[in-house]
Amino acid sequence: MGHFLDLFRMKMPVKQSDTPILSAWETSMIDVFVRAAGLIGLPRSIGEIYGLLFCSPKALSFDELVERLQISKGSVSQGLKVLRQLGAVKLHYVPGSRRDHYLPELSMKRLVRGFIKDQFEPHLLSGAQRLDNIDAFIEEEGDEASRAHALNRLGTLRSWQQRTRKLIPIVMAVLGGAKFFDKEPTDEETII
Amino acid sequence: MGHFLDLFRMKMPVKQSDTPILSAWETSMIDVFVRAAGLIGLPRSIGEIYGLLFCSPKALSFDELVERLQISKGSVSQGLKVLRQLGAVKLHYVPGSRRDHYLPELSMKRLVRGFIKDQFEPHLLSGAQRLDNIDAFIEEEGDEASRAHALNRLGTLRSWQQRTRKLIPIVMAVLGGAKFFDKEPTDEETII
DNA sequence: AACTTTGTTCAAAAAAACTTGAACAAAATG
DNA sequence: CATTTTGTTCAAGTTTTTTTGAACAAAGTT
Repeated sequence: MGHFLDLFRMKMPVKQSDTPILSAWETSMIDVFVRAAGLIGLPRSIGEIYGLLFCSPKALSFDELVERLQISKGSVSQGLKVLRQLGAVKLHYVPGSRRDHYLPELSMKRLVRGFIKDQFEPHLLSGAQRLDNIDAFIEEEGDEASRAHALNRLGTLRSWQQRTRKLIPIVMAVLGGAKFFDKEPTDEETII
Repeated sequence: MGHFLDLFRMKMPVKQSDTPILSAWETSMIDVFVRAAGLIGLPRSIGEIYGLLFCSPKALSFDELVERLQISKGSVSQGLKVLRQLGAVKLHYVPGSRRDHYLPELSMKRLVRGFIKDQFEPHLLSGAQRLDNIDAFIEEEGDEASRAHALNRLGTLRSWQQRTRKLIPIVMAVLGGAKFFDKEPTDEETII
């Protein structure tokens, strides 16, 4: 059993600003985002940051994120960088404050689009190039039979790529009713 | 400059069976799969194993995978376990051999279904449970305004979950023309 | 039954990914 | 212009994930 003075040694978030620590519901909602982040290959810290913004009724500053999540400035800085790049958070100007404040993107469609554009499309693009290179290598193959087989498999791969491409606009359409490219964000509604 | 006897120390794949090493096109095609594996959060070795099977004109045995990919038995064993579980490879009986032989699943639709069933659905399921827990926590929230806001966000999250659920059958349909659940694999055609 | 072949398991080693914090840059303030 | 505030960068530390290989189990052979 622990000594009662252990209270003083306990590593426990210390209230420093006017928006301290996390409530139970916030903690578990953030947990949901941490898991979701893991699922799509993003680090925990990014899930935490987006999660806290998602919970918050108002835009949060860099410092508030550091304080309430109890993670380093470095993590927050890098995390926000990625989230900005994904379009998952937006800078929000707060009058009378020099600090950057952030709001979460709440439209699932835009979140998905950001993710696809940033993490998927590049691979699809470079992928197409790679398949062409393979095509060239196959020509160097010795006997006819293996060349034929190799080309066959390459064809399969190309069809997979193509189908993935075609899938994306469909997913976007189901998610929100507009086409994938060249759509400027509709401005503030409670479109989720 | 290296001593010429270094040749004897060089770690270099040694031909031991009748199907040695990898050709140029195989190497780069395997590379494509290694990248794809990374994209969906699977380790390199799994990409390599599936990739080599995908390249091969015939079923390959455990040993052939170890030899040609130059990776450990442990990696191959664990990798095949995961691939089997995903339905990405199938055991293939070869008369006159005691060894297990494997063939790759070549239907994109089945590959995607396996991945979703194994890696996504579980999270969606447990996710629903988690949201209900959050609901309970929110009730403990002090003031009315924050409770309202919290419930609002929870609602958003629920709608995201639901939309994800609805998306899956649509994706499967686009990929192959049949519904997601309760569909027995159509037997051998060259359906890709 | 002893031996061989085939494949799995799991603890330890290696590699990769993530986080931290101190040094730094940029811009606002006095 | 010196100082403070705010945020970024990056090398080093930490944690997590992946790979390895030796020991083991299961099943087939002689």
